[in-house]
Amino acid sequence: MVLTGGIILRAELNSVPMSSSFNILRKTITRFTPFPEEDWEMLLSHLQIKTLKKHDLFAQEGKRANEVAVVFEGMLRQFYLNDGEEKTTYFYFENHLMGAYISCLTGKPSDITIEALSDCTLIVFPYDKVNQLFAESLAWQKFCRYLAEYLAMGLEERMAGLLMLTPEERYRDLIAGNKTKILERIPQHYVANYLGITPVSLSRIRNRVHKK
Amino acid sequence: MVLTGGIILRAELNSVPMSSSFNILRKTITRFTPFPEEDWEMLLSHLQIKTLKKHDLFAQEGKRANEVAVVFEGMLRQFYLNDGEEKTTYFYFENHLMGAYISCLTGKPSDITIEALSDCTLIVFPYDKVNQLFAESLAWQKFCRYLAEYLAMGLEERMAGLLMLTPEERYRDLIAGNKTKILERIPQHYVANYLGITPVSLSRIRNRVHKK
DNA sequence: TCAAAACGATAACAAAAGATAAGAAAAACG
DNA sequence: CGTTTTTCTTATCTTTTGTTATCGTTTTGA
Repeated sequence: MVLTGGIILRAELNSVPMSSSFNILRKTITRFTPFPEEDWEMLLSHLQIKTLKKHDLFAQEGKRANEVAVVFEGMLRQFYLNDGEEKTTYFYFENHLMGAYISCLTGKPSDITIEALSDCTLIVFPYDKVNQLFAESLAWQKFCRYLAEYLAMGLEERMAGLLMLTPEERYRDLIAGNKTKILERIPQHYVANYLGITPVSLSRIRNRVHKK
Repeated sequence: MVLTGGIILRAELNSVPMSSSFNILRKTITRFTPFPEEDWEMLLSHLQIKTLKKHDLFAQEGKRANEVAVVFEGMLRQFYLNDGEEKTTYFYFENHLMGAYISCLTGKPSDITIEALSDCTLIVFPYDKVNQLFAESLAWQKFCRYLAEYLAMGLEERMAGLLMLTPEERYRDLIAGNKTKILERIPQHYVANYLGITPVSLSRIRNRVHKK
């Protein structure tokens, strides 16, 4: 199973100086679809750098979300509040497109909260403003279409995993697809939520999987 | 939990004569975004009526899919093949947009199969042809964008249910949201797959839920 | 630096789900 | 029709997960 929290925009984004990150974002968009110079200039004028401290919230349940971001540095988690309990359903890492996207789309209060798991640097833009500005831009509509389709594909794959695999299989898939050591830095009970099981159960599965 | 197999285009679609169903499709598209007359004429020329007998396949695992359809009449199920076992993950009913959409988007062989659960009448169009034809149409790009976003929202909701609810809660949600009696006509082991449990387990849950 | 909080492993028990099989009921089909 | 297949329930047994609690360890933050 793949971590489908967000859309990975480009692997090199975090390895270049911040000053050129906007251009890399541009190249990324261009890979999806041609993006005219004047459109880009307009988008650029709305991009901002935003920093979060660990535990800061990027989006909050009950509040209408309007910001969409690219994670330049750091990692975040997305969770639902269920009877006062936090249920982590997503992780966002560097180069992921990130945000309470559904709240942005619908304009309704968000069901989810997004919290920084580490200090983060983000490239942010206001969704409604930019989307209105580009309402008649073919390039922008195509770009957003591809984003949504990409997102749907990731969700579909994740859903298939939840329906068809056992928790142990999901865990094995998760660590198999985890080239980096990034998962090891995430508290295990968050990963357990992500897998749809309890922390205790994940601990047992880890015992089973890693011992032999 | 909601049956998110497809996008419900319009509730009245099946209650009008077939001859005007194309126009209802048009009104539906127009609700998402303005759709110029000439675009519509071009789309119309690619729409076809297709009928399936019960057990016929609309899409097949391993074969590249290219047709997208609106279900005019009937119902279908979508399943994965897992070690020779069929795992039903979706149902499509009247007015749903339906197809092996991911295979259409990627051009790769489909992972899923779509089978008619009853005799069906479909409004079909060839995805790649129409999509190429409308590559530069703002209306079409917007429409496809909204479709993908709608799809992603449904998938997200379903995933949240799978992660956070127990099988019994998922079953309760399913029947609570089932105004029609349509679920009762679907073989229970398909529904069990859809809920991510075994048929035997669903039978026990039904016993628990309905007895008192 | 030190106390408090968070984290992870483990144990014990209860509850639920999976696997399998058997039998009844319903549906499909010639 | 009547036979065959499919579907559903029920029972038994095993495995897994959930729940709760305990106990070191690590991390956090004042």
